[in-house]
Amino acid sequence: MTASRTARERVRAELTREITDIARRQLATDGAGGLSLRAVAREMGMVSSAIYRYFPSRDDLLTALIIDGYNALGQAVEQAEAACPRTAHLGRWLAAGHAVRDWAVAHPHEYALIYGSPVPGYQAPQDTVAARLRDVTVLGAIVADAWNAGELHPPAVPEPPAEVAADADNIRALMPGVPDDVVWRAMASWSTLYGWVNFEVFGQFNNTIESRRAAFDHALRLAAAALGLAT
Amino acid sequence: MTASRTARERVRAELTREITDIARRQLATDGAGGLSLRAVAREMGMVSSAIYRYFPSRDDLLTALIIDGYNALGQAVEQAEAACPRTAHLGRWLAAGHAVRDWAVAHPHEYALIYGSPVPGYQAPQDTVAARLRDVTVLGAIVADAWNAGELHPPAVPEPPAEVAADADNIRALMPGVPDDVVWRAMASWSTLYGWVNFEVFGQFNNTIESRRAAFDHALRLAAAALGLAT
DNA sequence: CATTCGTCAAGAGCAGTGCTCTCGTTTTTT
DNA sequence: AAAAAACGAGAGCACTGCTCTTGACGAATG
Repeated sequence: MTASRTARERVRAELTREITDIARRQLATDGAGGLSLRAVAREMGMVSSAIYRYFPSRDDLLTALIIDGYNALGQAVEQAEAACPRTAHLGRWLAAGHAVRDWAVAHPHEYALIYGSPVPGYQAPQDTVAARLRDVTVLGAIVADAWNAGELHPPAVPEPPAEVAADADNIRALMPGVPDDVVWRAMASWSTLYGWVNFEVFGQFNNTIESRRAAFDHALRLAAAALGLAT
Repeated sequence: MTASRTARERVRAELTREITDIARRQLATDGAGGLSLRAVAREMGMVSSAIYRYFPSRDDLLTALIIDGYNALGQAVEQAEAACPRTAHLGRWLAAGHAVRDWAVAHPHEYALIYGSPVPGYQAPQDTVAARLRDVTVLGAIVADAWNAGELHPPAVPEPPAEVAADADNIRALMPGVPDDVVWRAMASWSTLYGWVNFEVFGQFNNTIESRRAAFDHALRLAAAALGLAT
């Protein structure tokens, strides 16, 4: 009912934002495990207990950061993909893939929060489902557009087994009109994409792959080819 | 020089083993963040400071667990693959892949330690390099054997760019005699494999994919096909 | 055999953490 | 103006990793 923002509400929003900003900085330097409410409070010149007026627990603060991360990654992917001509399906795939990697490399700890090992004792509340699928929604649209344009020509084999048909229906919500085989090929391609980014961000390529952007680009093209997405 | 084990050495080895066992149990239930030296000591009926006689710091205990994890995963993959006929390259690939997934699903927190987000503030010492590549060495041998047997027929495009040639040499150590294109296809296939396992173990498939083993099996076959590994 | 020396468990203690509760104060609502 | 809600500060609890000192035990050496 109250569309007018009282002074208290305004300063509360301000402080909430300041808390998440400082927390995000801490996250960027020390990782999720190093996020300390007391340190945030100290940096704000507050007493630690005052933070609990804004976030009832450390996990709630973490949840806010996770949702922000989902949205930041999703927005980065959306923007990169939106800059491509609609019919350049391979170009859109490459742009979206590089956007994922670029964001992950720039924000490794935030990326770890969303695609890495779950934080112990913490489980994502339902609030995150809305933001969680932004990146993958973009990828699904690319696959669906390519399929509906008749530009997807995957090989005939191997075919998915019958028992995964029900699961395919769940995933198809992201790429309407696409047959089961393509659904699973899309999943495999995403797996290649995010698996590669995980390898790189989590340090598995150290002392092994140096030309990381070029190597990733090639992996992206291999994944597109496996999908049946031609040049 | 001393090949004889004194009583003291024996009890020390015994206690060290007991510590890692209890720590592994804690890891399995509470994850890496929940690993507490004091809790381990409590469970052993010791005082917390006594643990430091055996592991100078929490990170050292964690390192021991990580090395154990590498070896456990590596051994599981080696055994599963060794049970296959040498010439059944696709069968070996499927067996090794399922071994990775089965072990990861059975030991999610240990898997997270190995292939998940790195523990904050912790970086793996050089001791781990020996054990770290056991699983991927098996996978490399399969690719090399299939190639040398002339059973690998990857499509001609896309070709890897020139700038990643030096990196391919590093990776080729795991699969001698294999050309650059196949090296990168192998990397992409591993990416699919571990990316999929990450998705599943880290909870991204919750409420989406239920027939997990079958779905993974199909993903493995898609990855094999992308590699050029026929039936 | 006796003594020295290294190893060990125990305990106290430090600095840090998440979180709870209470106590005045201030701001909003009634 | 009075009641209610929100707020910051502070003390405190239980927990953590880690350090230092103390005293006891066992093993190799004289």
